[in-house]
Amino acid sequence: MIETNTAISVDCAVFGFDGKSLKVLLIKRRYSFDDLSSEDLKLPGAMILENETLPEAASRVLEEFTGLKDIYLKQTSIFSAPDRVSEKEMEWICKFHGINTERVVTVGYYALVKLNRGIIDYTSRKGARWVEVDSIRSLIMDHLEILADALSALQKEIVQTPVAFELLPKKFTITQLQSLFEAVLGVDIDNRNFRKKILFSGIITPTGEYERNVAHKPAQYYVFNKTVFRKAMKDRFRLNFINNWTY
Amino acid sequence: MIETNTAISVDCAVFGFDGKSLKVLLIKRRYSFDDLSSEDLKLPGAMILENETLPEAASRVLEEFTGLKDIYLKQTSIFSAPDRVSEKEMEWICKFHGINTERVVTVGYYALVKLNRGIIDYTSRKGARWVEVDSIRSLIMDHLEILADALSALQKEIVQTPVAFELLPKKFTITQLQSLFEAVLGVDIDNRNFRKKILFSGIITPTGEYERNVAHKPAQYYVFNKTVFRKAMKDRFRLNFINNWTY
DNA sequence: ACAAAAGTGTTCCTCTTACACCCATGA
DNA sequence: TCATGGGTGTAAGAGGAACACTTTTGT
Repeated sequence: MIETNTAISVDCAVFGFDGKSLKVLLIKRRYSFDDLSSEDLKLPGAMILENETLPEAASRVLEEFTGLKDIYLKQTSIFSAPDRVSEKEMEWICKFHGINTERVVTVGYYALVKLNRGIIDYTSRKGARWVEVDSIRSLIMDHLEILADALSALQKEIVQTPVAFELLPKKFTITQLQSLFEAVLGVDIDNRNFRKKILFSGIITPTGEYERNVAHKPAQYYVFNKTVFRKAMKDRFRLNFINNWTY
Repeated sequence: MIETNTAISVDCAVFGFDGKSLKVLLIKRRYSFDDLSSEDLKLPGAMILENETLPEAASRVLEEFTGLKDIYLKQTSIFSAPDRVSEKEMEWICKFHGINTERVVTVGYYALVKLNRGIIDYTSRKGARWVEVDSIRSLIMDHLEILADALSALQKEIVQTPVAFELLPKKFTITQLQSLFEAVLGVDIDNRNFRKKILFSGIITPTGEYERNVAHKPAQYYVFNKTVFRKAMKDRFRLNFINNWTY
């Protein structure tokens, strides 16, 4: 009765930030059922190959859909309910992948990318779409659950580690950084307190460059300072600039 | 080249607290090699069975070794390096489990139990030992890494959720609670500040019962108050009573 | 001139930290 | 009576929270 015929897959919630809201990369399932045609979106994923670790498999998926290597990647949970894939879907998966298995266990990952023209072009050529996370109501199988789990992990991580900077361009304004926190955490942050804390911490450095062609006072661009961040972590730095905390 | 022949196992770091230090449950590997005999300790684990989720498999392992159901259980990371199990060990595993596979991916869990006479008797009848975590220098395969990962997850969790109470008897003294935090986090905590904070929070309730037959002023027993804890979480309660924080 | 976002200080108050002595009990 | 751990208060400082107006630019 030992289970030896389990396939392992990875599914990635790839997050991006467009300056306003948090987006996630979704693709259409590549096989389709008789009647399902409208809402068959899913997270990008793949079966793991021989001699490949799970993070390697996740990286492979990410490179396939974004063209990028060295994306920030973090494992979340494992989804192992025996009935997470219906029999019908199982048939299709086996046919599609040319395998024979009774069960697929999947490992969730989240990835963070800097959204820009190049990436968006690349992903749309691949048939993938960046969808506002808040607007997603359903995905195939348990992908909505995997996404929720990934978002929850990101929320925990963003207030304790410098992952925010993985979602921003190299040069960014303080307002962009603040909007990112607000979008990810779903909270309002006081702008004066935010600037005070983030600037005093020294983890971002002003570049002297400013926005151009904006119909308001141009904002200065900053860069992330890894060295100071690591030092700040040692000195018990925390990003507690949240106004309203909800569990 | 699709990997279909991967076995999945779970390995559990079962933590217990004896009032002084943090212990973990270790067993001797049940198959042995020619020359390895001294240091062949491992975490309890098992292959997952058909129609069983990973947490179910972990619970099964825990019940086998402790006799307990409803143990606090939390998934940590997945260990998927293709070479994490040497060829030699692989042969043994296949023979031992009566399976045929080229690869074993394992999912780490940590579990928290209330150490008492009954449990200790049960586990020693099962040939398992409670070993001080700080004293462990080596385990078979990558089990030391799995243990380190579990401990790190516990350290994060204990300052943000009520898991501490899973490691203490129903009735406990404030000193026991403080020692637990000190043991898990490896820090010193100021006793007056600790009492102030923990009592003011209301998450523990005095029972009016006191220690007996101790050669000093008897300490009062307290119980954990789940209701207040949940309320406190909403009110943005944090357990920040650490003197020295190290990353 | 006006719309739109950038940028800037102060006060209040809560929470953290550091610190030392008396108490109750069993041996 | 002594050894052992239980139990208590205060003051100083740091950090968090609340809050409104001026500046710069493009249209």
